[in-house]
Amino acid sequence: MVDPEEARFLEEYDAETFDRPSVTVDLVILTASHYQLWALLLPRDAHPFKGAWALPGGLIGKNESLEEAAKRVLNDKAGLEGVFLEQLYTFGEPGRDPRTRVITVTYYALVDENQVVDALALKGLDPLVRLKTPWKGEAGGPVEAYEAGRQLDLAFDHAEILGMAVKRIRGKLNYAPIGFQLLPPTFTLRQLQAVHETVLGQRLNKDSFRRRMLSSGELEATGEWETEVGHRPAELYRFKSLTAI
Amino acid sequence: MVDPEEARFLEEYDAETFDRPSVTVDLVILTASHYQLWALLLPRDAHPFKGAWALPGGLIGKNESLEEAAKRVLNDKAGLEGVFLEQLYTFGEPGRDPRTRVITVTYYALVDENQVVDALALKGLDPLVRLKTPWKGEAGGPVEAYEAGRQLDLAFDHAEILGMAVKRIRGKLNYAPIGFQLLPPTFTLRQLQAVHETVLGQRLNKDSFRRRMLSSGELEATGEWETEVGHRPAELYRFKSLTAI
DNA sequence: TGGACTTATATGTGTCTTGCATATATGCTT
DNA sequence: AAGCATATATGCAAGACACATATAAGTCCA
Repeated sequence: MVDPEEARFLEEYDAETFDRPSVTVDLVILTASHYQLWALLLPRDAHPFKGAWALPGGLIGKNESLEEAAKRVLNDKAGLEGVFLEQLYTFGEPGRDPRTRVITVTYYALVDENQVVDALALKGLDPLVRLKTPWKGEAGGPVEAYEAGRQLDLAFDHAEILGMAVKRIRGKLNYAPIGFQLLPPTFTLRQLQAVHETVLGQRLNKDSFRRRMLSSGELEATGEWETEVGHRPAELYRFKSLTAI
Repeated sequence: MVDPEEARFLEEYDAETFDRPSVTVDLVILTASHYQLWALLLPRDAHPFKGAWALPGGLIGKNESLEEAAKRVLNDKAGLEGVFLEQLYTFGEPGRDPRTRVITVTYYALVDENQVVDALALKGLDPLVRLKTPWKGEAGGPVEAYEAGRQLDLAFDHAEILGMAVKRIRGKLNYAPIGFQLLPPTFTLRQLQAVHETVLGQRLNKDSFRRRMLSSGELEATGEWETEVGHRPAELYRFKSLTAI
């Protein structure tokens, strides 16, 4: 089932032009909302994988560190700055890009939903894409992406990369305070629990979660309460490490 | 304190020869013995960092996956096969190699001491180098290397890479059964505890460790006991996952 | 040869964490 | 004003864990 147009494109591409691999960064920009994980994917308008969806990425500049390249892509492609960003994994199967050898150093970013939606709207970008993880726990494997109920074709090995990001954040949530990276600066314990449940893909005991978070020493009460919620308002908290740094 | 010979070498090196970065793999080959961590380091006999010690590594082949390249280096440089090997992190600061832009994808291997000592002896290589971790827990940072009591100069950013490997294995030991990778196929609970204490850099409670390991379901009694140990012999165990796979 | 020594293995106990249940508080809605 | 939904607080039992004690089983040495 080879698209003839794509076949012609590949023929004309001189794979021997370069001896060394190209090195890129690709970004998994994640947020949590409505008990779903979402990522930024961009439709490809050129071969290969024309019409499929791909992670934002780009070549690494000549005098640019890997992290600087990731931050540049984050800003250029998504309009985001100052968010959690960490190296994920490096993918380099020889055939992962049909044009030439491309090794990609992937990073993942965690963003508050409101922040990323505003930033994308400013750039006139498509909305985020819903992720579905067809495996439990930290088993790992590719992830599926949906928009408006339809499953999307993912370019290159980007389904694997998305899967690695979900696996990493699931593992990390159990020992590092990163859930708040997906929330606004102040939030209720209920919101934080929803984020954890979304990331882990399972329900958590409310009281245990509450006690565990409060006794961790990572949270700080703001003395303010949410309003207009149709029920008793909960106190707003912030993460201490945010203000301590 | 620039070595004039090295300065001349760098002048003559044409950094503009290539537009794309070189991509290499570098390996941290770790073992545990005598309550110390040890790694394989090779003395450099050419500039840059002539006389300093470096991790075994090499360029990634044109049609070779990253993991294949790591396995090739593991075999060529250390004579090792079939050991635990996992991607660690990718380092790519623009100035990390003074010759040209080099991005290195690092892997770490965990090996039984006897196996690696035998393999190195066959290749006529220097013995392993003792590591000293000047930080606690999973704080992270560079690691120091010693041979015969003298601290070694480490080439490039290899002290950082070693530090990342120790940090990774310390974290991983708490939730994944990887301690046995540093032991022979059968071992006593005492040996396993010594490995854990070596990696973590702290003493552990004997009874708790024992019960935790036995109730984890990962261990299997062999029905054999150690001999000639000068005290009551302990039963030998093996890891189930080794035989189940 | 037998007792001291060293380590393995088994059992008990108090503390802390965690899941589950109950009770009360509070703001919004009707 | 009553009902509702959720927040917050407290109690309790089961399990995990550190620490302590007791017994077992080899080696070493007088």
